[in-house]
Amino acid sequence: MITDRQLLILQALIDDFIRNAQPIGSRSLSKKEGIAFSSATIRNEMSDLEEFGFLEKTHTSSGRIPSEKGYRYYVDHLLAPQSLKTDDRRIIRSIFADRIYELEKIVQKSAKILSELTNYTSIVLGPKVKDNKLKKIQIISLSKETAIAIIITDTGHVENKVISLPPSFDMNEIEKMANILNDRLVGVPLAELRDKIYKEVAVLLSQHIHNYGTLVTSLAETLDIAKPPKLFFGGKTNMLKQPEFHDIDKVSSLLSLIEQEQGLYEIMKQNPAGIHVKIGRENNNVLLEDCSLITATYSVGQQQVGTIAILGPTRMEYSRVISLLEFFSKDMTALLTKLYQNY
Amino acid sequence: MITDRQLLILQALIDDFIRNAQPIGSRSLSKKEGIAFSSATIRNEMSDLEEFGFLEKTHTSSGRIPSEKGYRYYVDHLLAPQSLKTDDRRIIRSIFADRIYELEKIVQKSAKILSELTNYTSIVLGPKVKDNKLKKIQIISLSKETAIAIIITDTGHVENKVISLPPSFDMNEIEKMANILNDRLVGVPLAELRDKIYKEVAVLLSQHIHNYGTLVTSLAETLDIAKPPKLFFGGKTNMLKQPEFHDIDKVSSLLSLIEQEQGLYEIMKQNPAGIHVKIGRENNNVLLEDCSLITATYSVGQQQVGTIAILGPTRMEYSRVISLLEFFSKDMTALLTKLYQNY
DNA sequence: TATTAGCACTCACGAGGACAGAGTGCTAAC
DNA sequence: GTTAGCACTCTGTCCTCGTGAGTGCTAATA
Repeated sequence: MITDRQLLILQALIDDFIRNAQPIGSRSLSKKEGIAFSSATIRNEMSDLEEFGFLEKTHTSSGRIPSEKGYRYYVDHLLAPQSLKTDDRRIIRSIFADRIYELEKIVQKSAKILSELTNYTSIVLGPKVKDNKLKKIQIISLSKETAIAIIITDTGHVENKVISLPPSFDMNEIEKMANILNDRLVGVPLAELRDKIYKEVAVLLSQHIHNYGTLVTSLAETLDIAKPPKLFFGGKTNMLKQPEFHDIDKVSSLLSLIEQEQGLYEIMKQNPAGIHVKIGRENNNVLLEDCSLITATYSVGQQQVGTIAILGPTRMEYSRVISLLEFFSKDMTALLTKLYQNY
Repeated sequence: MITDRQLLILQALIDDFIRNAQPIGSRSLSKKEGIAFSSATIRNEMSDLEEFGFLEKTHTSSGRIPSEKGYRYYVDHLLAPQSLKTDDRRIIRSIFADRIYELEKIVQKSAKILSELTNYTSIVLGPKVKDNKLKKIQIISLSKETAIAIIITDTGHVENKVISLPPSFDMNEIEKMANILNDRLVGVPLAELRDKIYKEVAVLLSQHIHNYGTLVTSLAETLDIAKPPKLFFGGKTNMLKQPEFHDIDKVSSLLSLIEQEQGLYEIMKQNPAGIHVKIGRENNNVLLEDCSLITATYSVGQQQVGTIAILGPTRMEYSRVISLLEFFSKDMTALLTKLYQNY
C-alpha cells in the first residue's frame, strides 16, 4: 500500500516538476518546505513510487519525473482545490461584461481569454446549431438564377446560403415560397429541416409553385445544416513557449493537427458533461502523447450546447486550469441561459 | 559594370540556393550545366558580385549566399518567366469549379489551395465589404429588447448583427422601420451608411417611430461596417518545414505575428494593383526580415476588391509563386466579374 | 525497525582538441 | 583573360575528459 509520506513526496515532486520542467532529485526535494526527512529516506520512497509506476527516470542516475500514471493519481487524488485569484475571476467576468449578443463572438472571445490566462492552447467547440429551432426563413433574390436564403434560429444564430433558382423562376413566387416555408418549418430543429422539407413541404410547394422540382432539392441541400459546429482557438502558438516543445518536429506535427481541425473535432465532440482530464496517451492520439486535454461543457438551461478545452503539455497546471474552467463554464452557462432560454 | 557572365553566375547561384538552402562554393557551381569556366574564374566573379553587394558569405571561407540586394536584382531582371505546369493550372481552376456562390468560401478555399501548391503560407485579404452597396436590410425581432439586423449587399455578402431595441418598442414598428431603411438606404455603399442614417433617416424615423432616440444610435453603430475585411490563411505552419525556420524563437515570433493578424493587416492593406514582391527588410518589420511577401490583387470588373499574398522565406521560389499568383488572380478576377458585376 | 550518513557508481553536459572537408584568396603559369 | 596550384580558414564531427547531480546499497544510528 502507498503511504501518506509517499503521497506527500509524489505531490511535492509533481508540483515542482509542473513549475520547473526539470527532473527532481532526492536532495532538492528534501529541502522543500513540509518535507522533514533526509534525502536517503526520500530516495527509498521514490524508488517505491517508481516501482508503483508513478515516477520515472530519464536515465539511470537522473532525478525523477512523474509518469502518466503519476499524473493521473495526482489529478484524481492529490489536487488541492485551489481557489481562483480575484484577478482571474475579474478577467473571466470581463468576457461577459460587454453587451455582446452573438454567441459566436462570446465563444471566440472566451477562447482568446482562456488561452491568455493559462498560456496554453484553448479550443472551443461552438454551440451545436443543429438543435436550434428555426425562427424564420428569409429568401431574397440576388439575380435571375440565384437567391439568398437566410435562416435565423431561436438563439439568434444566423446562417445564410446562396441557392440557385430554377430557370424562369418568378420573383413573386419567392415570397410565396418563403411563406410556405415559414408556415411549415418554424419551430423545427435545424437537424430535421431536410426531412421535413421532403415529407411535408414538397407537396405544398408543388401545388403553389411553378417548376418546383429542382427547387426542392436545392432547398433541402441548402437548409441541411448538418455541418458540425465550428471550432474556435486561442493561443495556438502557446505550445511553442513550453520547454517540452522545443523540438521542431514535435511542434510541427502538433500544430498541423490543430490547423487541420478534423482530428481535434473528433476528440472534442465526445463531450460528457462536467470537467474531464485526459492525460497523454489517454487521448488516443500519437500526436497528443505529451499533451493533456482538459474539457468542460457549457449549457443553455439544462441543455448542454458546447465544449471548451485547454490543451497543454502533460506537465500542465491541472489545478489552476480546472478551477478556471469550472468558473468559466458556470458563468458561461449562466449567461447563455439568461440570454437565450426564454426565447 | 556587371557582366553577362556575372549575371549567369548570380542566377545559377540563386537558383541553386533556392533549391538547396546551402551556401554554394565555386567548385560546385563550376559543375553546373551552362557554366563552362573553371572554379577559379568563378571565384573571381563571385568576389566581384560580393563587392557589388549581391552575394554574402556566412563566414570567411564559406560558399556564397544571395543578399537581399541579390534577390532584388534576381527578381527584377533575372526571373525566367516560367510557365505553369498543367497540373498547377488544373488545381487552381478546381477552386472555381464547384458552383460556390459565396465569395468568402471561394476566398477561404483559395488560401488553402495556394498554400498547398506552394508549401508557403498564404494570406488572403477578403473582399472589401465597405464598397459593396446595400441591397436589402431585414430586421427580425428576437426578444423584447433585441432584434437582429441583416444586411445583404449587392455581391451576396450577408452581415448580421444583433441590435438592442429601446424599451417598450412596438413590434409593428419594426416593419415600419425596415421599410424606411430600405427606401432610403438601398444602393448606398456600406461605408456611407452611418452618415446617411444620421443625416437623412433620423428625421424620417422621428416622424414615424415612437421613442426613436436611442434606436438611431444603436442602428448607426450596428450598420457601421467600417470594420476591416477579414484575413484568411492557408498553411500557417508551412514555415516550420523550411530549414531557415528550424529555430524555435524565430518561428514562435513569426507565428505570433500571423496569429495576431493586426500586423499583417497593416502590411496587406497597402495593396497596389498587380504583383509585388517585398524581400526581407523591405517589409519594414523585424519579424519578416527573413521572409519575402508576394502580393497580388483581384478585382470585380475594374474595381479592385482584395489582395492575396504568399509569405515564404527570402529563399522563395519567386518564379513559381509569381506565375501561380498571376494565373490565380486572373482567373479569380474573371470569375468574380462574371458572378457579381451585373448585379 | 525505521531512518540516515557515507560511499561507489552512473550519466548528461560542456569544454577542449584533433581532423576532415569545403571553401576562399592569391600568385604564377598558360 | 583564364586557370592550376597552394596556403589558409572556418565549420562540423568525433573523441576525451572533468564536473556535478543524481542514484542504490550498506552500515551505523535513534
